[in-house]
Amino acid sequence: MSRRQQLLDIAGGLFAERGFKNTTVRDIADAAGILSGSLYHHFDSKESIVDELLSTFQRDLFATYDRILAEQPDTAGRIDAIVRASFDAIDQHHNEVAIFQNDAAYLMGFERFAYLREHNRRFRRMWVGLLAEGTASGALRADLDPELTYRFIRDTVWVAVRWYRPGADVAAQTVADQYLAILLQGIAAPKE
Amino acid sequence: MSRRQQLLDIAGGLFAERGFKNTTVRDIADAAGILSGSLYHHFDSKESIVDELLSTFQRDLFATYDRILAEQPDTAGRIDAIVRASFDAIDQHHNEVAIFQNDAAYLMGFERFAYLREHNRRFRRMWVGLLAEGTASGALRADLDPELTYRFIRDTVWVAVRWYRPGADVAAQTVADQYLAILLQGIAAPKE
DNA sequence: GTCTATAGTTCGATAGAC
DNA sequence: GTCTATCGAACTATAGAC
Repeated sequence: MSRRQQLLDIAGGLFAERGFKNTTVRDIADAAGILSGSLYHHFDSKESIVDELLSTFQRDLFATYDRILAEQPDTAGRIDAIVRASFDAIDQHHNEVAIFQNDAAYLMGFERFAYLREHNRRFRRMWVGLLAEGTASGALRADLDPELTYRFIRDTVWVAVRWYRPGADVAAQTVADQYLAILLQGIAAPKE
Repeated sequence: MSRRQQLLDIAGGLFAERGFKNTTVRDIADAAGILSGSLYHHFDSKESIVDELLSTFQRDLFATYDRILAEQPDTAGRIDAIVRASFDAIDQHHNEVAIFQNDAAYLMGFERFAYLREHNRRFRRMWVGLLAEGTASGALRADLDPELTYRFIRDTVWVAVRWYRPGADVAAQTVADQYLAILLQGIAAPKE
């Protein structure tokens, strides 16, 4: 792993744990065993570090979603796979998900991070589309507001990054199983 | 309203919007139309301000929960009323809920805010108890992990503070209706 | 209750030696 | 690629006048 990548990992861990604003460049340098000035040989600013972490993550995540939607033809399979891929992201890219959840609202205030808004737009469009598909086919109950249901699902999935710890006793896909069990029964059209 | 309470409201609004660490005492003073030094006539530190906001909120919230549990005898009525009271808190005490959601993890690092941990403990004990009641009576499905289900409900309810805006087009109790509709069907024992 | 003025820290970032 | 040394800005908080 390149020195640059090592430093990205170290910074990502600190940003995820304490937040972007609460992590100083001295904290990052200390954790890497160098002095703060040396960091600027690798990155031109603290913002550049978090930018590289978030933009890479956003690109990879939507590539995964696009692949799923291309492979899965039916709505139920799509919802299942998208939720599972999201929990997998919490497991495999924990730092980036945590930073996005905790600091994206703050970072979006800067022109440089305007691209993060595209993340939210795409995610919303995808889910509202999936819910519309399900309602049209009769698989999903029709008495729910699509916008509120989308927010319910979005928040439910991503907020798990607050307590889930990779490599702990509970596996990410076990959490996905349970969440899907509640969610799918909760939004399904009732059997008459 | 006392000057002290006015300043608490102004500070609460800024803390909720930008976060505790991202709000400076100058920001608060500017919003109040005074200079930053003058704030220290009313409070001895920035931490004291957020302390007063959070401790008051925590006390009132659990008084409400205790009243509900004393008045509602059956599990279904309790779950319904607790969720509705939580959405009401998001509506009526939006600043405090947002601060708790965004900054409690950071503030708990200080001895002074150790009492916030009691908030989490009591909330968990209450919900795990409610879920156990429901499972024992057969009203709730038995295949869900109580700990994961508790986290699912906790996160689902409180994270709504991120997008819900008091006084906007959607009323808090309308949101509660929809969330309860998904949640109650999702955790209910299936009709055979 | 607010102002003027400022102390004392900590922060992100830079310049140049090694 | 890291270190030494430091700048200038921003921050919380204080002291004393009005």
